[in-house]
Amino acid sequence: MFAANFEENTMSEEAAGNEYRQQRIENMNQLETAGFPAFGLAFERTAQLDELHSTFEVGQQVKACGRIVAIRKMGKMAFAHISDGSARFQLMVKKDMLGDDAFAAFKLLDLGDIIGVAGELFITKTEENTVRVAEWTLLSKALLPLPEKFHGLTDVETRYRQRSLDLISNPEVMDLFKKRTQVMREIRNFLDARGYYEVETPMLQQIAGGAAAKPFKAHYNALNVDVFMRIAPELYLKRLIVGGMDRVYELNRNFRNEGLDRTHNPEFTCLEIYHAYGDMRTMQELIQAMVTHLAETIFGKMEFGWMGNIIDLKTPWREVPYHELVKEHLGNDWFDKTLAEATAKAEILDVHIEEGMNFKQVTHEIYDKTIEGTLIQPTFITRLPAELVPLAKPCSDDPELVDVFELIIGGKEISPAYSELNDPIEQRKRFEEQAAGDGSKIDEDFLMALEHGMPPTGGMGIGIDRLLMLLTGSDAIRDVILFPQLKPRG
RNA sequence: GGGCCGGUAGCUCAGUCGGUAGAGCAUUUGACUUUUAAUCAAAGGGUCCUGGGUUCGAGCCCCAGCCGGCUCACCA
Repeated sequence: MFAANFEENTMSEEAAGNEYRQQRIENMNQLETAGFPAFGLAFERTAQLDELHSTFEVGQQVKACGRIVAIRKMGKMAFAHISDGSARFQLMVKKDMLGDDAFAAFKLLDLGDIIGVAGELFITKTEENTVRVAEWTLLSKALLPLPEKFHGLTDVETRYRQRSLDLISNPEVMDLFKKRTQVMREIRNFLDARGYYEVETPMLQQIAGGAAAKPFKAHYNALNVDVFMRIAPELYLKRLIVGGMDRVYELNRNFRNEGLDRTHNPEFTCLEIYHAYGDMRTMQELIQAMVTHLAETIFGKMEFGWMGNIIDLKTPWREVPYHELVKEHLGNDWFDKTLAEATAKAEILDVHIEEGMNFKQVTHEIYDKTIEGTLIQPTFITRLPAELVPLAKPCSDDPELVDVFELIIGGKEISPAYSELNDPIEQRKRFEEQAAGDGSKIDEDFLMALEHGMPPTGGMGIGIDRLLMLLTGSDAIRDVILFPQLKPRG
């Protein structure tokens, strides 16, 4: 009855035309008639299936549940495998144990249905852990078929658009996302144990500061103001440093209104850490300790294959000042060259140079296009030209350089860290240059906080999605984000 | 945004020179009490991404578009 109404009122014409769905609704109706309601209640299981395997004992009475992912029906018996996302487990169902009706009903089950069973554990003659089913109950009827059991779901687009199916049919995808959860938890454990406080700062900001990126815009009706999704939490976390929260971090989403590609998703997870009375060195030690900790405790290894390279995370990681690195690749006399000579070299290297670039810009362009990508093993680039990094503190021995690092792994930028600028007058000057005359873009509240005095501070941002790509050997950011951004289907 | 590749049954994929739309799994029916990509026999199942065009005839050729992948550029 229920199913009939459902069919008439709710089913789209497209879905109604699906032979598989029709058949499953028919099976559902028959099951309900036979006393097996299609959508059961909570089921108290002895254990999840992985635990059932690890604590397996012949003769033990258990209750288990999961989705039917394979079924082999025979005349008077059947085998099935159920899966609950932790493991698969085999069931054996025999007519003489269940009785005619319950056995006949069992044969109406389809792949994808979710059931609960009670029975005794035993080992088949092919030596597989199995539940000999004494009773079963239907917990949820699947109206649509699952992807094929052998090849699974491989179509990349469908995998991203229907992640549920991807998780059901690709155990390695499930494993990867469980690893992601472990990494997030272990980052928190690691930082908490070192006295860092996790905080939450605004996602909706009236001025989107802390980075140079285009924000997403929204409107807040109650205040009748436009707001922005944050592009970085930096300016709020520094306020907390001013306020005396000496060690803080935030592990959460940033939003940037930019293009999509293999390493960019418009919302991405970022870890930002600030450490009062520290500097870039504090962060350098912290990130090495943290990343190797994650590698050891969660992945149990220090070498990771990523984008065709083997990356060795053993510390200490190489550190090289920017100027030394440039000289290594372009010659010891590079910084004695003229702009014309540098531009000529760029042309030889096939690096495009815009009209009007100065020597430092040309050098950086060459660095960006031809040097950064060659840094496969973890490398800290330090002492960058001040022009490139407007929000960092100058090096004490050279005001032309700033006291920062950029961590490069696998040729990709994983993390920048600064000895943070805490001079409010200098900070205002740089904001004004950045805002280019638009005073509404200057975060006056932040500047005021700085004027109350911020201790010298080390700060760092880590792109967690990219770190996860490295740790899981993924070539695309979409493979480490459960629901990556996609265009609406046409 | 440019270039290249792809979109065919629920899933994974073939499809020749432009000539009735194919396979495996899945589904249905039957057989089957230790199977595990169960097996055996039979059957049903298609908006060939969308819209135009060429042609007697288009899954295939042409044009435009949509979605995806790779890549280059841009952005950071």
